[in-house]
Amino acid sequence: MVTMRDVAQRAGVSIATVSFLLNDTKPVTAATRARIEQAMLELGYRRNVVARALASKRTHIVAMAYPALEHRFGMSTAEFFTSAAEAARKQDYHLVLWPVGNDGVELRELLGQGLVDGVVLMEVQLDDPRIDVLRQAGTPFSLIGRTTELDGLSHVDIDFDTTVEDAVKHLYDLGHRELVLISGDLDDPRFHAYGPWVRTEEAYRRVAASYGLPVVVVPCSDTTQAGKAAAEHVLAEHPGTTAILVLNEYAALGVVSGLKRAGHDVPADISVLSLLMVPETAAMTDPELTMMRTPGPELGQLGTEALLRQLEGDAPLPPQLVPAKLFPGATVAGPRAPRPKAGAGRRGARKARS
Amino acid sequence: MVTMRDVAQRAGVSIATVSFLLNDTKPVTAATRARIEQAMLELGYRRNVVARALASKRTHIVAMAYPALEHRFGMSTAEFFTSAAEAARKQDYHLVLWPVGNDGVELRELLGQGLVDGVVLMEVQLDDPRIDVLRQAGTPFSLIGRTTELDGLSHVDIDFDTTVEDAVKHLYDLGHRELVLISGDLDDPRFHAYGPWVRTEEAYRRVAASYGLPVVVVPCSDTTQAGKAAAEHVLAEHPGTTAILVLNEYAALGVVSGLKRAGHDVPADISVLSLLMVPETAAMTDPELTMMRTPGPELGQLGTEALLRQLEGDAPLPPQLVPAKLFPGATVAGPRAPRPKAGAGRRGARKARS
DNA sequence: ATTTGGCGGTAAACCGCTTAACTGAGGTGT
DNA sequence: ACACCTCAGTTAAGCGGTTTACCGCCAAAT
Repeated sequence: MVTMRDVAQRAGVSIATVSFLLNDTKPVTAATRARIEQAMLELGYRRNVVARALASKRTHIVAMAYPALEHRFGMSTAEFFTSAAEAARKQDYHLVLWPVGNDGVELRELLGQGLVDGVVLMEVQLDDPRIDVLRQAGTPFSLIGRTTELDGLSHVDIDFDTTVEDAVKHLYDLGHRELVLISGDLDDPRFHAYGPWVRTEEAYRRVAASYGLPVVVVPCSDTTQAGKAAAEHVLAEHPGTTAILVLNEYAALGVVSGLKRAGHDVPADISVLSLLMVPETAAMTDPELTMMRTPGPELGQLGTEALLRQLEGDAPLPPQLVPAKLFPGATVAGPRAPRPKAGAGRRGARKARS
Repeated sequence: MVTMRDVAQRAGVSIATVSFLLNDTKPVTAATRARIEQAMLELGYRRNVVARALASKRTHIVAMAYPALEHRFGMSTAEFFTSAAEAARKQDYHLVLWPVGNDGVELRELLGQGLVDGVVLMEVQLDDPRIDVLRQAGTPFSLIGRTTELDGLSHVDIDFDTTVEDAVKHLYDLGHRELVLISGDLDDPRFHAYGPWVRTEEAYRRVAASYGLPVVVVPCSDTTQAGKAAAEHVLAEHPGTTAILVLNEYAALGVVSGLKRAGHDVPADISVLSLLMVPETAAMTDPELTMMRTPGPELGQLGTEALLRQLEGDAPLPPQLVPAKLFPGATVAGPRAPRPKAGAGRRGARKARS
């Protein structure tokens, strides 16, 4: 292994000078710079990150902590990850994906080792124990997602309010008046405090009410199967429905096939709009899904950015909320029939949560 | 930060002794062991991996190198990753996902830094430049997948021969005689040397021939859209087809919806069997897909195992090929009509590649 | 009783790099 | 002409571990 010492020797300077040049931490004359660079080139020198890390207490590695067990690592997540990794690389950092549990023990493990400079936390819960772990450890971190109380936490998240607002408006403008939201299953212990589900549902209740629409929310877990079942439930319990909004992307696939199987044409009989989805998934249904596209690339990039700013001591990035934007598809159209009496679909609506 | 020195002091021993105890590299009497452990507990000591890495030249971190740009990080991949991570953790190693390019430059970057002890290489190409990089760097590695010539390379892979054999046999036994394989698009430069596609297609040609079946192979890229198109192509060009095997999981979704859209019932009119897929994806189509389940968990575990054996100097794990196993679904049934004259479907079959 | 050797433990030299403190050769201001 | 800066470079002390000698002690062997 060729070390800094070798380079220094060959260039006829001290090893410190090489270090200064490499880190740009002290000026070096053009002449010596040239000699050193020449030497590095000839020797094929690569700085040893481990040694650097030990000496400087900075590894230049940041981890994206992902609760692999609780949440499936789907398309959307992959998007977050790759865009975050790219953003990191641009600033001379490495971003690795680190599978951790939601309780924070593995995270504590990871931090104690002094291996990463900071953490980007994914799938944040409304009250996330991992945050205390990070705080205690004094590790800089940023959140993709957010907790309920975010006193100065550096975070980025989806703007659920705007997303839902835009989605509902789109359907409303087309003439839909009998909407159903197929939301997350908040009774599932893994998800009862899952921000996106809670916030989307809250936003929907608010927005639908503001449009004077009946509020119908059907819980549904995050699988295609569950989506089919939910679709059947909607058809049975809320027959007047003309459009369905679906929160989970996998459920959305099930909703479409559930409707079709029951003999309903999408979108002629009933429209389906998927909130939070990536194009790859949208293409999986037969009439390609109309969706609100998850701003994964933006958020991954911003989340990393927020973290790196802290690490570099730059001015902190203000919290940002990015809405999902409407993305064309073929599962949304105007309602077929003139709207039936409002409120008819109210039967069986889930009681609002506090 | 509490260091080994602190622990040693508190336990009244030398720092070396602590190290010996921690690494189990020299015997320590029960008495001192107890004292040290006590001290570690009280101080909440965590060994610093960076320092350890520098001194021992072993980081206890292994990377799963994934070509994030060339290959989408789908369900199947996620499975490989999580099972590999788990296997690593069991042996006191950390497994991180490292996004790299297929050409090997980023990989070289990663290795030069002495940060990882070894690499698990994913999505191996038949002639993969990354392997040379790893060899040159002298970094231990294992492959999930394999190259054409694997002189002593430690690898695990899917047993494509058995998988295809089993799949074809299943259909044959049900009475199908007019099969089509919707394979990968080997003309796509990203995939022309992609092992799974090449090997599956080869296996299929061999197996189909051995069953005396006409060999029809339709190329198709890895998207749902392409799957739909391929299904239409099959219907148009090979009308006698009674069963379709699909290689790519996303394409498989498209095949089913393509058939249905064209008014064909699955599986009554035509059966669909997906080679290489995970249950989550299979559940996404309406009649749930019958599939050969990708042995992701096994391979992830074995791939890591193979690498760790090298690192620990244990006897190497012999190369292993694991077949995908038939997984129940609802897209395969017996053919509706008695089989028409064999060979009728031969029109338009792709020329065999060398 | 003396030698031998095994064994628990210690001292100290690294591992490759960062960084504070220091040096010494110019250029400046007065 | 002298003290005073500036500025490119150097020296050396760590960073927190691992690991190789080496040491002293006690039991068994001679």
